[in-house]
Formats: sequence, C-alpha cells, structure tokens
Amino acid sequence: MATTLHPSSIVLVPTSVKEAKPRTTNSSQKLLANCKTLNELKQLHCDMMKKGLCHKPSGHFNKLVAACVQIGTLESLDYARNAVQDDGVSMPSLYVYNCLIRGYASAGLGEQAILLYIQMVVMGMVPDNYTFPFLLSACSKTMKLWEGVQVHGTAVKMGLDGDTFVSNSLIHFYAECGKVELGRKVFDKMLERNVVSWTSLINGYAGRDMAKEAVSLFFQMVEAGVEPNPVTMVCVISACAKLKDLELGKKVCAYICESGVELNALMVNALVDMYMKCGDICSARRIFEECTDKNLVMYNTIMSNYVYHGWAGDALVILDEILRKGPRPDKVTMLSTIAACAHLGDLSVGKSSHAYVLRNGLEGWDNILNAIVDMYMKCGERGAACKVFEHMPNKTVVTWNSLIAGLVRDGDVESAWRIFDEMQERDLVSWNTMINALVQASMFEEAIELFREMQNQGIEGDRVTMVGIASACGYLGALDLAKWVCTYIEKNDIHMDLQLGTAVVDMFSRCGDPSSAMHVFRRMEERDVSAWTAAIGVMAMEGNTEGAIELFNEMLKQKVKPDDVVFVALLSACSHGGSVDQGRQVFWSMEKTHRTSPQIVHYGCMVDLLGRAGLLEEALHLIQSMPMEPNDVMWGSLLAACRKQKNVELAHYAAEKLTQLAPERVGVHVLLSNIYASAGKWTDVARVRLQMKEKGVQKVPGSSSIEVHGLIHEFTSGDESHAENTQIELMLQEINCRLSKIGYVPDTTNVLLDVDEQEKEHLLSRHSEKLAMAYGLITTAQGKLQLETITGIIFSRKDIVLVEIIGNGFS
DNA sequence: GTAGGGTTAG
Repeated sequence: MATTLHPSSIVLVPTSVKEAKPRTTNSSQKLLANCKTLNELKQLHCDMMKKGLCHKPSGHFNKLVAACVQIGTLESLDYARNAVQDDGVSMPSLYVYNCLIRGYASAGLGEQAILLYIQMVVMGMVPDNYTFPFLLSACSKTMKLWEGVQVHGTAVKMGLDGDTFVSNSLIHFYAECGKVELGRKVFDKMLERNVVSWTSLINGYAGRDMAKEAVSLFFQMVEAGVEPNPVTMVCVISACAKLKDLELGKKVCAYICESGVELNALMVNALVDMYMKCGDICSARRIFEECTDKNLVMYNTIMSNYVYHGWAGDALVILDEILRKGPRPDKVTMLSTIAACAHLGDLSVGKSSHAYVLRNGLEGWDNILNAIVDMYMKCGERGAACKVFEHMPNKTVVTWNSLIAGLVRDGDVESAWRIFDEMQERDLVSWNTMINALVQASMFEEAIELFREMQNQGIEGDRVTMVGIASACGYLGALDLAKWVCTYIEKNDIHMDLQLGTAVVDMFSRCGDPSSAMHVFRRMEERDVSAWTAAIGVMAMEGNTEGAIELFNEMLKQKVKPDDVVFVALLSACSHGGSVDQGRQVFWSMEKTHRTSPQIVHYGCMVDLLGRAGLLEEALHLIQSMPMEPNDVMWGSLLAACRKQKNVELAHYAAEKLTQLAPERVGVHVLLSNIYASAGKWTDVARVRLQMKEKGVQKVPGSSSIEVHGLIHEFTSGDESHAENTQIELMLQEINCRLSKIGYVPDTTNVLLDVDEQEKEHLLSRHSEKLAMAYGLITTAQGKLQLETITGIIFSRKDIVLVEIIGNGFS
C-alpha cells in the first residue's frame, strides 16, 4: 500500500504510535483535507483504519467525510455514505450528516440528501441550524415545494426559524419553487437581515419575471444601509438585463463605480450580458475587451446575445475568436453555434458542429440535440433532422416543437398538425407554433378554433399567441372577435409590444374599425416603421390620402427611417383615395428626398394608382419606361384597370404579356373573360373559358363571410348549403321587395355571364355578399333594427351590396 | 454554512 501512497504522506507515517500520536492526529486530518482524488483518500483511509484511527464519531472520521464531500463526485459521496452506514451500530455525528446532506445537495442529488435527512431523524438525531440550509438547498434543486414546506414547519417547531441562515435559505427555496411571495413573507418576518437575505430576495424577484421589484428592492437595501456585495451586484445587473432597461442598468453601474466594489469575472459577465440585452453592443464590447481574464462564459454570453438579436454571423465571428485564442468551446458555446447555423442556414458549420458535439461527448445534453434537430430542419435537411430525432433517448416537448416548426416552415402544415395531435405533452410554444402555422397557411378559422381548444384545456395565450390570433381575426374581418381579442389582451395583462401592437392595429384596420386601430396605435409605447406602416394602412383602407401623408410626416419628424414597405402603404393610400397627384409626388420623393430607388412593387403601386384613375396610357408608359423588367403583377394590375375602363384593346395586350410571364395564373383568364364579357364579346368569352377548361384552370369561387355571435359563416354565390337557408331565402325576398319599392334597379353590367337580364338579376340578388348580409339581418338584433331604419353599415366587412343599396337611396 | 454569470423550440 505504502508504495502507491502520495510521496508526502510517506514522510509523515509515524515510526512509533505512542510517540507520534498527537502529531499523527493533526497530520492525518490535514492529509485528508488535502486529498484531491478519491483513490488518494481511499488509501489514506485504509492506512488510518489499520492504525485504528478512523472510528465513528472521531474527528478523523468527520474529516474523512468532509474530504469526500470536498471532492464532490458521485463516487466519493457514496464512499462517504457507505463509511457512515457500514457497521450500523456506532452513531455518526450530526456534523457528518450535515456534511453529507450538503454534498448531495450541491451535487444536485436532492433526493439522496432528503433520504439522508429522513434517516438521520429516524435515528433520533436532532437537526440543527446547519442542517436546514443544506436541506433546503437540496429541496430547491429538486423543486418539491411540499418537502420544503415540511422542513420549514420543523424549523418553526424547533424555534430555528429566527436563524438568519435558515431564513435566508427559506427565501431562496420559495423563490426557486416559484413562490417568491412566500419568500417575501419570511423576509418580512426576519428580525436580523444580512446582505444574503436581501440578495436572495432580489434574486428571487429577478428570476420570476419581477425584475422591477428586484431593482427597487436593491435601492431599498442601499437606503437601509446594507452594503451590497458582488453577489448582490450580479443579481441586480441581471435584473436590469431582464428589463432591457439601459438607463436603469447605467444607474446601477454608476452605483458600482461609486461604491468601489471590485469587479470580478461574474460581475463583468453580468454587465456584458446586460449591455447586450439592452442593445448597447459598444459598451458590452468595451467592458469585454478591457477585461484581462476573459473566460469562456463571457465569450458564450456575447455569442448567445448575438444569436438572440439575430446577428448569427457575428456569433460565428466570436466562435472563430474562441477557436483562435480562447478556451475550448463547451456545450453552451456549441448550443449558440448550432443556433447561429440554424439562423443562417449554414449547413457546413452546422454539420461540423454536430461532429464536434459527438467527438467531445456533449450529446448527452438534451438541449444540444434539440438544437441540432432544429438546425437540420432550418437548413432544409429533413432527413438528417429525423435521423437525429429518432435516435434521441429523451425527446422533450422542445424536440417535438422544433420538429413541428420545421415541418411548418417546409410548408407541410398537414404533417405538423398530425404530429401536434399525437403529442403527449404540449406547452404554450407547441400551441403557438401550430396556431401561427395555420395563420400562415391562411387557415384562419382553424387557427381560432385551435385557440379556443387551447383555452378549453386551461392554457392561456401569451403575446405570441395573440399576434397570430389578431392576424387571423384581421383576415377574417371579424370585428366582434377583434374586440374580444383586444379585451383578452387587456384582461390577461399581455404586454402590447411592437409586434403585438402592430398586429392589433392591422387587425382593426382590416375589420373596418379605423378608430379602434388608431386608438391602439396612439397608445403604443414604441413605434417602429412597421407600426407606422400599419397605421398608414388604416388610412389607405379608408382611402384617406391626407391622413396617410400626415402620419408619414409625423413618422419622419420622430426620426423613424422609412423603408420600402411604408412607401407601398402610402402609395396604396393615394391609390384608394384616387389622389393621383399626391401619389406621383410620393413616388418621385422616394428618390429625391429619401434617397431610395423605387422597387418593382412601387412601380406596381403606381400602375395601380394610374389605372384606377383611368390614366391607362400613362400607366402603360410607366411600365415601358421603368428600369426593370415588368412582372406579372404589373400587367395584371393594368389588365384589371382595362376591365374597369372597358379598354378591350389594351386589355388584350396586357393579357398577352401576362400569359407569357405567368401562364399558370388563373386570374388572367378570368379577368380576360370578364373583359370580353363586359364588352359583350361572348365568342371570345367562350374561347377563353374553353382554354381555361383545357388547361384545367378553375376559378376559385369568391366568398363572403359574416361574423354572428362570434362564429364565422361563409357563403359562396348562390349558396344554398346553409342550415338556415329557408329563412335566408325569405329575407332575400324581403330585401328585394323593399329595394324595388324605393325604385332600386339592379346594375347588371358586372354580371359577366351570357345569360338574359332576368337571370342576371337573379344571380345578382343571390351573390355571396348579399347572402351573408341577409343572414346577418335575420340573426342579429342589430340587423333586425337595421332593416327597419337602414342608417349605416352593420357589417365588419366593407360590403359591395351595402354600397349598392346605400347608393340607391337607402341611407 | 445561506445568495451569483452564458442554454434549444413559437
């Protein structure tokens, strides 16, 4: 044995036990404490046993257990526990139990720690004020609230709840279990609070989405005269990072500078993270560069923040730096790297990262495999993703979510929905992924139905859910639902951030409620160019050119830089408002004032604007003179204008161009046939329709929907499928009767079918919008009233029929 | 002895 012993211990082995006993005791204990590995320790233990030195509950034995805990591996902890339990006769000391409980707790093996506690109590030992903090830390890691509460109860019974250490641990424990308010109660009852008490509660708030409370508690602490230490600083800085509040972060930084607390690596890292989360990259980089002992965590912080902000390329630049001069990348580095690859669609780096993960045995960590599945899906490598997925031993909800999101991106909503249905466990992200997938696939009613199902299962929507639902609602034009969405957001205290605010503005705009849209817009805390575009879109929807231009000028005043899209909204406002001059002005100002060249889409807007105004020649000239090749949209737009102006010759030319560019476009045939029809050229109509039939092109029938009591009812022209068709039929007769009484004569020029006048009138009386309106009139109280008074618009959709009626003297 | 940094999916 002695030959393999650590050299220094050989020197200290006594020659005579009697002579050296006092010295040996101290030296052996010192040796135990210095052991770096379990093997070293085992040998020493064996040696001491031979000399009869290591009996329970001697000081030697205590030190042995402490040394095992110090080493901290699972093996060393089990070795100590076996030593404690070996004879089952002699009683180990309380110190030994405390030590072991602490060891298991800090190794993350809370269950074992709790078992030891139970064993100790069963043996009749009385826990002390050291036992509880260790045990509570074990409980918080395994997140069992009821176990912690029992410990709390015992501590109270034993009169130890007044102990500062015990109370501090209780605060931490409750916060970890998500019950920070219980931690607050403990804090409030404390007679003596130290810096750890404050820090524990600050950290509890910061970690539970109550970062505001955390920062305010920090300033209360300073006011109370308690000096914060580096740990407190780290907690409060990370609270500022969570709030993304740069001003507050700077205030805390200023305090740190004043107080003279020395920066340690953790604080530097927290500061770098805070500055990056607040968007102040320069300050973050400066602090990082100035730090003389950069560690991997700091690199990881910068990388993950770059990925978070969507600057995946910059993240990979940092990776290069790590590989050149930094420490070896670890699993967190690789997680950010893989996420960056997913973002960039960089399959090559993605694949080598996957290989690195496998080579370095990092694949045991579920998160990294999830990220790999996600990366392959985002790089379009469905096969590779599925292969990793199939071999994953622990598929979590995140894994499934990545998969369904990937399928959705692939456009395979059907598969995504099937997997979603089969999922054993769904979280909010699963629901949001699926709801937004349906919205993207224009399956708006299904999206709303799924949202209802989600609520039925007791899950409430968040910001992301509501962005999807607001968008679905807008496309459906369901105003009642839109109002409900707005109330839901308020009631559930969902933060109206830029994205949600913009979605809600757009929703009201599409539902034909401009005043609600503008009300929401005016209340938005922050407005970017997309938000302004949505508001300008409200004006466009109303054909309010002046309003749109005013908003645009206001936007410029607030130093928001216009982008391509806002000009589209602006031009469309001019177009809908029939404001040709303003439209031209906006168009030319793009280059002159805003130094941006009009894109093809802007030329398209101009063609639309000129076409609607009947300036077909000017529109054609613009198409012919623009610096890029005209696309099918422009010709389509011109064609539509020709139809309105009944210019068959130009229509023919535009249609030809259009067919060359997009032979598959259904609209061309339909429009062309309609143009021929309106000019009475029925032989040409027949020819086009025959062509359509030959090519297998079918017009998707137009439909109108109406929302009644929160349900959407959809009608197509001549639709008789509705359950209440008989009543609808009666109402149509009633409407027609009333209309003719006041002298209404249907305008049949838009019925582009080769049928006689009577048939045209019949078709017109049953087109989809009229059916939807008739249904609205019989099903809503407001509708019934409307029939009697007919004073305004009862529909959420702008309704041609209604315009027709009002235009004929109904209002 | 109690409190502290970077972590995937929508």
